[in-house]
Amino acid sequence: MVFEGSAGPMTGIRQLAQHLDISIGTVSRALNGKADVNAETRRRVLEAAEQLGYVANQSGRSLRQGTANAIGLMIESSPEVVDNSDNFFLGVVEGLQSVLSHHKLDLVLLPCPVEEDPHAYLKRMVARRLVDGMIITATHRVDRRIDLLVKTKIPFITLGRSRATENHTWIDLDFEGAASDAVDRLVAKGHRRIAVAVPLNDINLGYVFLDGYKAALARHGIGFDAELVVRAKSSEQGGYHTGEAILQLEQRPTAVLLIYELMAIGLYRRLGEAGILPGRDIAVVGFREGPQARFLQPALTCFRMSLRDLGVDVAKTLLAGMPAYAHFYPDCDRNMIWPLELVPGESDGFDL
Amino acid sequence: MVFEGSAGPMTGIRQLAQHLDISIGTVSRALNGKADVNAETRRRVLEAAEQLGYVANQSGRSLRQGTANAIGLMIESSPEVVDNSDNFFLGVVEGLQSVLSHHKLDLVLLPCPVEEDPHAYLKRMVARRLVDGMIITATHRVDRRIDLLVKTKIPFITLGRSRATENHTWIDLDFEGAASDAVDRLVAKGHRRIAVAVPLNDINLGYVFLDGYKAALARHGIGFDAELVVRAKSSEQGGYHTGEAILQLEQRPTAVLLIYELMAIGLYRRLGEAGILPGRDIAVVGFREGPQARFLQPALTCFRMSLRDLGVDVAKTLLAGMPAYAHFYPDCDRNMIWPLELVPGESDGFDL
DNA sequence: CTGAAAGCGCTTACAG
DNA sequence: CTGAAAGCGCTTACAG
Repeated sequence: MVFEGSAGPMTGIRQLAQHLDISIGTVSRALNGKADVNAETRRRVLEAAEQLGYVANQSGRSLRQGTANAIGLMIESSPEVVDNSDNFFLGVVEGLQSVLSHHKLDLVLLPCPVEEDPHAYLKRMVARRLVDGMIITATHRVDRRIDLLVKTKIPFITLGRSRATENHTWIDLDFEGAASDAVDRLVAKGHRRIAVAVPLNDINLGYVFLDGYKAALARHGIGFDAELVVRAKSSEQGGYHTGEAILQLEQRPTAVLLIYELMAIGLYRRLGEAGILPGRDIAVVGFREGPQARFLQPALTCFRMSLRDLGVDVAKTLLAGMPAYAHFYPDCDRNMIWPLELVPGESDGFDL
Repeated sequence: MVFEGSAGPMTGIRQLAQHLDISIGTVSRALNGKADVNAETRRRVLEAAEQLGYVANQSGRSLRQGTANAIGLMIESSPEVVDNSDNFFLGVVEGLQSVLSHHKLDLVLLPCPVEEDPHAYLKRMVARRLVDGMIITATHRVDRRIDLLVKTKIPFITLGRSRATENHTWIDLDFEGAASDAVDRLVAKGHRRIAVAVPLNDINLGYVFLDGYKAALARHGIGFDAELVVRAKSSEQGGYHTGEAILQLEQRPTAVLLIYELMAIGLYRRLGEAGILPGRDIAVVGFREGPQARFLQPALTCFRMSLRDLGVDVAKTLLAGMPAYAHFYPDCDRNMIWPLELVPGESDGFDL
């Protein structure tokens, strides 16, 4: 049933046009900032839109334009992530938005349900076409999501590498450099028996970090001892477990490298229970400097980076790969290794 | 230009229908599980869709059906929230999805950029119609977003009350009960000089918590002393500041109540610096039990709740208010005060 | 500078 | 059980 001449709630651009007594085409052009609109007409349209709270229905726009005017950030709300209260991507979000907003692109976070296969979820989200580009995080060594995104031809960027780095756009933290710097620093202080915590799962950064650690040891002529690699959850609990594992080694390491910011809290706790003080009895190098770690005593030696700046570069790099926005970012590299700056604390502040 | 008979990449349902040599109407009906489709036809359609990776374009569906098949959760990525690594809503997300997925509704998180006015952002998001219902959090005492949502008639629920509770659907934690239980417990141990930390901003829960605290004091015949109310950020830093503020009082309180889970970490640190041990020299009651707090020594007395279950009820209550889904949740209350269970630790484990 | 009209991809009465 | 057709709200060539 159609209420053609009715006074009913005819919604959308048609209502606005009728109210102004002009055509919907002109309304649309005025609203979208097209040049060929009379200044006075445009003023009236913008004023009326503001007053009536009109905003174009996105489905209508998307269908016509073939774009959603939105970028998606997939997040996996795995129990582990939830437990960890990892705010990593929240910090990044702000940087992302600061860039996207210049292009009138909205950011939507797409949380993959725990019960759903991430690959199937991503496939569905992409097929629905509610975003023009995707950002995926926590990439695994072999990550089928990347193949999927390549195949569907949707512009995307991964925050994290995978084994196949040549096929797509990515930005990743310099895990290798961090491991290397940490080992260098510890070796300079006389340490040779350095434990390292790596994630339990197949996440790629674990491999990169471990490789950096091994390479640095080799550089210093120190043999690799598999016993010193502790696999643990990336959480406080994982840090606690790491402490536990270290205490049970026959020959205790004199130093520990952590891969995830919150691990330090659990590690400090477990060591404390055994009467072992970081920076006095054992050297600890944490990972990303975070608000939690700032309250650890003694102060944690860790790595500094700006989540916001990372977000900015992720957004720029993604846009540089999208035809409609590429010309704004002509000199943007497709790949980028994000530097981590070592912040000396007191947790590794002693010489052997 | 139209490529009518071309072999080009004609996308969407039309391509699928052509491939199967049936009409798009039948394809649509088969895919959407309509009853009046031949079983064999349906099988062929589903198989082909699976094989070709076809998923309906959401804009097309939305435009035709007038629904987006998605629920939005607005999150404010204020610097404070980011710093705090508050995982509160991440925990809730899982519960939300477990309900929404039954109805083929997707959850999208809508992060309001820091530079944008939350009211304007919400207005824009609602007007774009990319979600059928909204969840907003961190409600303020006077929250214009609620008026906006009421006016636009979009189904919504707030996670948190505001001053006007009668006009809308909400679920909120029992801040009053928590404050009350904590005071009762502390008074039973002999405390009469109990400090309380409340948020700096206009967030509603601060008012409710403080009211509960005052009412409980009154019940025990203890006068309210404004000096004992510490306004602090809801973060580790805020906890540290709270410790600072308490230490500077002429007459030091014998107990402290916190409103936010991470505050305890900073408070412990500041007290520790002054040689004051929670549970021995001062009583501390934290707020929500979280993974961080679990590593505090001595164990923090705090409140337990299931974020997931909260998410489940938020989703159900929202859906109960949506005509299309109301019949699934006939007995759902429009409002709900979510209980918090006190978990005794050692941080308040001493009698005066 | 403006209006009339086509068409984006889909679902759904309607006719058969 | 299936097909042909209308129309959701919008933008954009096209004509004037």
